[in-house]
Amino acid sequence: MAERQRRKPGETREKLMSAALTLVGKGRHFASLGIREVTRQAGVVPTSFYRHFRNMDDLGLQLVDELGVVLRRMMREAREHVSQADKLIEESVDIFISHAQANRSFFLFMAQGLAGESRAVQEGIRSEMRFFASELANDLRRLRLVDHLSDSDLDLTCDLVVRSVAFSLTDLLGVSAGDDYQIDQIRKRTIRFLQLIFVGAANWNSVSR
Amino acid sequence: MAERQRRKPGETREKLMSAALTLVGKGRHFASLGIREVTRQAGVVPTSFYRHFRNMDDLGLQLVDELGVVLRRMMREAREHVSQADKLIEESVDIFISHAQANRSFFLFMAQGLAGESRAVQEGIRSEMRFFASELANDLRRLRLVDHLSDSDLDLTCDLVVRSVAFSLTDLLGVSAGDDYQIDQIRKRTIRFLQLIFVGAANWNSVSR
DNA sequence: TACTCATGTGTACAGTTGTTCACTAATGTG
DNA sequence: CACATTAGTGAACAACTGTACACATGAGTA
Repeated sequence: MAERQRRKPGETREKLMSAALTLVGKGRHFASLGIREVTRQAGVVPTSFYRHFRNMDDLGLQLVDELGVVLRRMMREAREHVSQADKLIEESVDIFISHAQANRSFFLFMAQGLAGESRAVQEGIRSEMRFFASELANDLRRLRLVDHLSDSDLDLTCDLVVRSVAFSLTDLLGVSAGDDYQIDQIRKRTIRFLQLIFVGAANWNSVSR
Repeated sequence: MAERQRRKPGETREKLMSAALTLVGKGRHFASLGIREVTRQAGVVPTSFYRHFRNMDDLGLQLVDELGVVLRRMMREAREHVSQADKLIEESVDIFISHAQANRSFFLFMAQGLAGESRAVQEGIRSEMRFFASELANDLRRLRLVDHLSDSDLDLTCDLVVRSVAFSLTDLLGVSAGDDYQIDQIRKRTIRFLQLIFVGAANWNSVSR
């Protein structure tokens, strides 16, 4: 059969990927991880690594793909939970924060990768963020909350929103997971950032165009 | 004499710091640099490293201090060049872009350090950004452009501005230094981000409070 | 059943790493 | 001048690195 692909899920492959994530979660930077280190953490012999990845950059790229899945799951949940429009920002930020904590290592990897060593990983993460922003734009259009904005101005706004949230992510990952006070501070600040941006968007045409 | 400190500038010390920056400029991630690698690049024997730094984190911390100097220089130039208020954003973004290119390695180091391995370096860079934001707030107050905003709302606005510019920095560092078209795209987008934020700030009280 | 092939193992090797130690050259101080 | 301190050197070491190779295994196919 020409159409063969992996029958068995490839257990080791996922052990290796989550081993890398575990090390990142422990405070290591992805760029400083070595093949032996990752295989050791995975409880696998070093040579096994090459059965699944060419090198660490390759592993990083495949982690980006999984990151995409995590982000999409988050978007879906946010869409389902949107009850009334006036609480949209608060609820979305809450969902974001809870996902960021549930997938701490993943988001750490994402934050590191933005300025990481591998150009390909960098571009991958950037592309996930662009996708996220364009989905956000779609949703806002559908909810008819931004009828006065042109497509390109809506894009601009959503891009800025995503960037701001991504930056808050670095704040969030910097505090320990149990520090509820600090987390709430970040939550409030992020919400105010987004409110500020949307006030700007609401008054965009009347002032600047 | 108790008050002795370094008489000779410590040439090697700066060779080591700029060697690390050079490697970062070549695409390496700071977290993946080793002592031997840096000393090799500096043209110095490995043992010399320990005369000036305890470890790579220590070197990173001292780089953050120098980064502060670079940022302050940039702020000073921005303040001197502010001609008329209506071009304030454009001119500031231009100065930012030219400094980012003149000190490419420094800003790469900054972008990396935000999600870096060393908590201390991370906190150092964050603190530089906070300082930058508070200086910006001072300037805006002095120019009487934001009289309607409370101190804390002005803080919020300036923080968001600095974060947005910092994110644009990662865009900027991602394109090759000679790609004028892409650089201009980033320039325009950054300017529009800031305009959007300031429109938000201008209408902040009337809408939300 | 016999075969193939993806997956995982163990051994091996040359190159690199961080760090130590004892040594030298220069420098400013008493 | 003699002296103490600092900055830089070179050799050495054990630990670790990435990668190559030959081999074992077990499952799917013919």
